[in-house]
Formats: sequence, structure tokens, C-alpha cells
Amino acid sequence: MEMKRIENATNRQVTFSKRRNGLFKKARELTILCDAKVSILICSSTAKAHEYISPSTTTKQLLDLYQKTLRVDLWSSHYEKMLENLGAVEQVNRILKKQIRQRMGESLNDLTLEELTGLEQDILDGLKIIRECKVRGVQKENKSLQDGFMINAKEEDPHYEYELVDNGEHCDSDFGFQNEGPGIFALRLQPN
Amino acid sequence: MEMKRIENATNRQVTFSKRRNGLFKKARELTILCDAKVSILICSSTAKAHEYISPSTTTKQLLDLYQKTLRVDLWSSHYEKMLENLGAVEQVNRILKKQIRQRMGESLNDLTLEELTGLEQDILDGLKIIRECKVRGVQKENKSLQDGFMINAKEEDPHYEYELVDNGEHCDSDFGFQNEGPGIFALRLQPN
DNA sequence: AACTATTTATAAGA
DNA sequence: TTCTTATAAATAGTT
Repeated sequence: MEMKRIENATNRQVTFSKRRNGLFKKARELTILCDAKVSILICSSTAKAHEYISPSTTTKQLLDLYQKTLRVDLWSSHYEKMLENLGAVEQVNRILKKQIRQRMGESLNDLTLEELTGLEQDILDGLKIIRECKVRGVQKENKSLQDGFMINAKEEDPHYEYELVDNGEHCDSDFGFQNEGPGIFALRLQPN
Repeated sequence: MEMKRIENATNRQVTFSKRRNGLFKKARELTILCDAKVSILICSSTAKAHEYISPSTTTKQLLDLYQKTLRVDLWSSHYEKMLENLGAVEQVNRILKKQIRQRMGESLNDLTLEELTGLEQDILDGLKIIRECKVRGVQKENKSLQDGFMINAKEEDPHYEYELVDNGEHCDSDFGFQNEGPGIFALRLQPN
């Protein structure tokens, strides 16, 4: 038989199937007779994957051995990409931390006068919004107390209860600044 | 021939050698006749690695295909720690971003009145320091101009020059808030 | 999938 | 490891 690609697609597929089985059988025999470990990966012309692996091992084990003995490193390209990724995220992290420090009045030395003025203005903008939010919160709380809202809610729906809630998970400012102050606990109305 | 491990070590080695060649030959033929891609890894009983790979591909390519089509992930165990690490840094990142947003007056809805008051106080503390720093900066600038410091520096040491410096790299607050404003340029005294 | 004529692989020995 | 050869096994072509 001539050693060249079988042009007829049906014949090629049939031959592939027969020879793949033959190859796997030979691999099985080699495994048993010679106490070897064999991994075969085949990608057919139709892009389907076929695998043989000796019962005594795994593809990963054989791959690790192969890399160790033949001194190749198939992981490195993946590893490098992940390192790059991690580096980028850590860099963003440093920048965010610096922003926060500057808003707390640290690391101001490398800012120009213009930048300091901009920072001051940004802080004032934020402060304004927070104060408005706070005022609304106080008004709402007063109104709730006046209406007896919380007591009514409890009477109307037994699923509502007063609970002592650890606000740690809401109070993100604790994270990374763990010496800032004690954890905040608040009496809040929560659904069950 | 009986299908069991060949006990005589020499015979086993000879048979291994012959059959390994036979297997590789079959793989070569399959590659040509059926237009397939084949990877064979063998670990002999003496722990030596042997490889066949179709000329048209690489072990890594075939492995990637194998993992993709059979939905296995051979790399993950290597990267679990890195993934964890990355996840932790990304988590810190999210928390830092939230802190900054809160200082800018966003994401305030899940803060209690107590927390809002604390946030306001933190901001005021930072603001106080920034304003002090700014005042010192203005005083220093005025003094420099009065003393003719910058002109003297240039005359005394030719390595000092006036340069138009892009402060983008110092102005961290641009990062992540890129629509905040135009880049800041300032006239600063710099060593060569 | 099954058959079979032919080719190919290989075990044993050198 | 390679060569030889008798025999077993694989498989191309066909049904």
C-alpha cells in the first residue's frame, strides 16, 4: 500500500478507525508485556480527539515524567500569562491604596499644588454628597420612629425581627486598615 | 504469545525496543494515510521517557486540543495556589474601589448612620491634613520666588534646568477614573 | 460489521 | 543493537 494520504474520505475514515484500534491494541500489549506506561493522543482529520492511557497511570503523570526527563516545560507559557495578570492586578491595587492614602492625608509629598487643590475639591464634592445622604438618613429615622414603623412591621409580619447585626461585611473600610477602629455593630431591621 | 509481563529482564527490554519501534511506525503511517495528528508518550519499566509526535504538530498543541475537547484541565492543579492568590488580590481590589467610591459619595446605601458619620469624620481628618500641606506648599513657593531660588540654582549648577514635566505618573488619581479631568502639567525643578 | 488474501510485525535465535 | 526467518497478527479490499 502506498504511503500517502488516502484521498477518498470514506476510505480514510475506515482506515483511521481500524488503524487507531490497532495502535491502541499495540499500546495495551506493550503496557502488559513490557511493564510500560503509554499515553496516546490522536487528533483525527475531523478534529476529534482520541486517547489511550495505560491503566496504571494518568495522562498528567506521564506528562510530568516526560517534562522532567526530557527537560521541556509545557506549563511555562500559561504560567507567564498568569504572572502578568497577577502583576497587573497588584499594580492597580497599589494605585488604589495610594489614592486612599492621599485622601487620608498621606503620601502628599509628590503632589503639586494644583494636584493638592484638585484633591481637596474632590474630597469636598464627596463630603457634600455624604452629608446630604446623612441628612436624609436622619430624617427617615425620625419619621420611622414617629410613625411607630418598626413596631408595626413586627406586629404585621412575624418574619421581621430586631437583630443584632455584625456590620463587618458592610463596613469595607475595615479591610486593609484593620487598626482603624473597633468593628461597628448596629441594631438594624432585617428580613429573616 | 501469552499476554503477561515478560519476567526475563533482557527479553523484556528487547521486546520493548522492538514493539516501541513498531508502535511509532504505526503512528507515522496513521499520520500520513489518515491525515491525523498523533502524540505517544511512553515510560519504560526502567523509567525512561520515549516520545513520538506527528511532524505537523507539537505535544502542547495536541494536549490543548485534548483538554478542550475532552473537557479536562491538566494545568489547574499547578495553578490553584496562583488562582487563589489572584482571587485574593482581586477581592482586596474590589474593597479598595468601594472605599474610594464611598469617599466620593457613591455606594452609600448600605451604610448605617453611624458608618456615614464615621466616614464623614475620616474625610474631614484627611481634608485637614491636605489643607495644611497645601498651605505649607504655597508658603514655600512664595518664599522660593522671593529668594530668586530657582534662578540661583540654575546659575550655580548647570545640571538643573526648568523642564515641562508630565505629572501623569505622579497623578495616580487619574487611574481608574480616567474621565475625571485633563492630564496635569506643571513647571517643576528637576535634576538631570 | 465480517471475511480473507496479503502484507506486516515480531519472537526467537544468531 | 541488528539480521534472519518462521510464525502470528494486522489490515486493505471486498462483501
